[in-house]
Amino acid sequence: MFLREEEVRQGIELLFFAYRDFTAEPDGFGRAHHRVVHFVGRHPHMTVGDLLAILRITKQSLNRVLGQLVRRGFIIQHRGPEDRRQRLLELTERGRELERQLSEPQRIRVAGAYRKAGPQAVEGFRKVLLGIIAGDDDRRRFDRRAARG
Amino acid sequence: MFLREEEVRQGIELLFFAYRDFTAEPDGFGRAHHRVVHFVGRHPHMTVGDLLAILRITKQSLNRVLGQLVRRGFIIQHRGPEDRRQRLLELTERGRELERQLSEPQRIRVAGAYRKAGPQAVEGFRKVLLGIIAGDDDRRRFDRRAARG
DNA sequence: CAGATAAGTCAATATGGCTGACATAAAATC
DNA sequence: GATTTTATGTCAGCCATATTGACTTATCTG
Repeated sequence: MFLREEEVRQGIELLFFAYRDFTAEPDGFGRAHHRVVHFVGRHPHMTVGDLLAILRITKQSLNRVLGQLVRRGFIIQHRGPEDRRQRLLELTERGRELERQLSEPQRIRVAGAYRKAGPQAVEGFRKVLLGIIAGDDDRRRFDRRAARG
Repeated sequence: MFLREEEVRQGIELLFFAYRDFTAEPDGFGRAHHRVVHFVGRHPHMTVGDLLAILRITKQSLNRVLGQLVRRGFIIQHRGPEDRRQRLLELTERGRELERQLSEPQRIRVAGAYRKAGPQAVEGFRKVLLGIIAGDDDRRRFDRRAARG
């Protein structure tokens, strides 16, 4: 049994510490707002349902956060042209600024870690994290795309 | 600039999805209880202060959770032999059972990902996560120890 | 048209954090 | 030995993020 339990437990702790430091928030908005702005930024015109599926929270939880972002002018919603029940989400210019500001510390932190570790380590990091992700659909988001999916 | 922003943003998303799936909780106790039981299990006789430093929460937050675990017989406290102000923490037999039960899904998930990805990928995973962790003291927890530190 | 679906809303509740103020015991220092 | 600092605990109130359940509205689909 090459996979000693200790090694696995260390991996679990690594995830805990890395995520803890990685999500140390700047002021203003919270983590929930950050996540919404992040995913809307990466998938312009996504529906509310798409966002719910990604975040795995209830629409009641999302609505507080999303409502605030819409009312304060960071996100705009427009009706789906195909299906008019849908509300397609998009960042405004202010929203894009907010996204940059919120994600900057994370980008710096991850970029630094990537640089120090080198491309081969990054490849391993990706492989392991992909293995931890549960759903095929979520994993497919990372199918060697160079641009956004 | 070899580190394209897209690559870094993918890394950030990978962390989000992996952590989201990784912390899908079984019933009974919450994440906070799990974390306490995990760290006390790995560092028997640690002080309350040590635990606070690891979790980076306030003692008021910790005390609700820790108090429940102590009252329900999962953790015992005893006075520090050197410094009698300290309360050294230890899992009881029930506590060890609880820890096993709570961590099992995580261990299975991480072990599976490690196995699929292979030892070299695991090495890269460790390197990158260590780079993301902010403090030297926290990183030192992973100094190539085979056993607990 | 009937039923299903996408989204929004109201209300109540749980969890896990926070600040501030204060208490106690023990250690460390002057 | 008196004073100060430290480790821990506790009370009280607050905030953010999530939940379940019930219900509405608009729209799409069979």
